[in-house]
Amino acid sequence: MEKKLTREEKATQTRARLLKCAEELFIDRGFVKTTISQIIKRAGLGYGTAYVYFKNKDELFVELLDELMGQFYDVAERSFVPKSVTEAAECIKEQVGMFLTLAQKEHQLMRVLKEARGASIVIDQRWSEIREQFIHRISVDISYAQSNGLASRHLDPELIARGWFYANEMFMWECVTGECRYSIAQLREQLTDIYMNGLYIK
Amino acid sequence: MEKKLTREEKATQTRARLLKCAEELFIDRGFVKTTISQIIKRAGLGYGTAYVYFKNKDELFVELLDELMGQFYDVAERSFVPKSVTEAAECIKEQVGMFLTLAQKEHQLMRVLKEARGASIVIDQRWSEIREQFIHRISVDISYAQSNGLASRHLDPELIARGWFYANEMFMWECVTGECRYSIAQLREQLTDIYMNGLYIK
DNA sequence: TAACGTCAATGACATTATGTCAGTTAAGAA
DNA sequence: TTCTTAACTGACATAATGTCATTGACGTTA
Repeated sequence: MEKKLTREEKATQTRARLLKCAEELFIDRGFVKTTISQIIKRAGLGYGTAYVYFKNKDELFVELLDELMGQFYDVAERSFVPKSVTEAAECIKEQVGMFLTLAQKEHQLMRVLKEARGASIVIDQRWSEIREQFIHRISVDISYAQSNGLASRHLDPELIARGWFYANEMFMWECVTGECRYSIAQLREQLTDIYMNGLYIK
Repeated sequence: MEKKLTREEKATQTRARLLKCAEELFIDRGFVKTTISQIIKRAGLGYGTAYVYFKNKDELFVELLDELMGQFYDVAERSFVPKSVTEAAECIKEQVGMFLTLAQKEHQLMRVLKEARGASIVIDQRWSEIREQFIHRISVDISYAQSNGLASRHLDPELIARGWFYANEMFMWECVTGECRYSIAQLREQLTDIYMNGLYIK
């Protein structure tokens, strides 16, 4: 049963096939070791075809990531309107958990992203956008907590948000690569605890 | 006045010349854009010569970094035996300040390192060694503070040390690339503050 | 001091990848 | 049916890497 495809449909299909094959190869050989030629070969197309759809390997990967990025944006955008410190702790724990869990769920592509970020400025910038989104969001949350008398006023919201996100992000990369010796639950509890209460005793 | 150089002296000189030229090129073109050929050309040597001394560009850069790394190890190794929470805060502030200042002082090579870490697994691992050194050291310090009743006992020293270092490290990279909108003093005060006391009010 | 083994240095070469472009094929409009 | 044009192709120019057989000077030793 052969389908008659329009020219446009065929083009879309070709593009999709390239993306699919690229993803498979990226996941099992990594970003750097995967070559455009390999992707083309797996897709069963002529050499030049990949360049019809993508400027280069970086742009191809960025395309592949855009979907994934969307999921992260969703986590970043969750509402935060705690009425008490306890409630704030709950919200924060939940956010940390969701962030780490999402990364874990998508660990294959995330691992590629980690590698690709180093190899490509374009991809690195893409990740920075996500990060800034998170930091901005956290920073707004801190300001909210401060103006409601829940958090210390002398701390700079943006600076603290940044530091907080950085710690979370780095643990996230550890989780993704499987180097992390801690469980997500453990990370969530301990990180939130020190963020809320500090390490030292007053 | 011509010096008569032994074969060995000449070799040492050649090696040093390669390193010097590589450093210059790395600093002004970055790690990826600098090629072995360019390094050789600047050193005024024949193409194969670089391969006599270094396996490849990565190994060459690692060599270049070893000295720099030493300085970081020195900061990591500073003693920490506070008798009070206040004294602990002082020690920690000093360490943060030294770490950021050192990175700042060496920002040119550090910037190259940041880029090179992405491009080379060998270099990335080298940096990880430094990081683990710091984390281990901080972790020992936390344990010390805990057993002296200065710090909360329910927090895992290694996990917290890791999170704390990660936040510092990321700000350090920002400083190095000049993206950081905060001064070292500001970072030192605010980061130490939240680390010691937490963000929320009890 | 002459002979010779060793080692620093060399550069041509094989290899591997990238991105371009002029040309081919075939869909679908006229 | 004819013709335009989008999709696709693969040979080519380019650029970088790492290898290796060769060269020639140093310095040891007899």
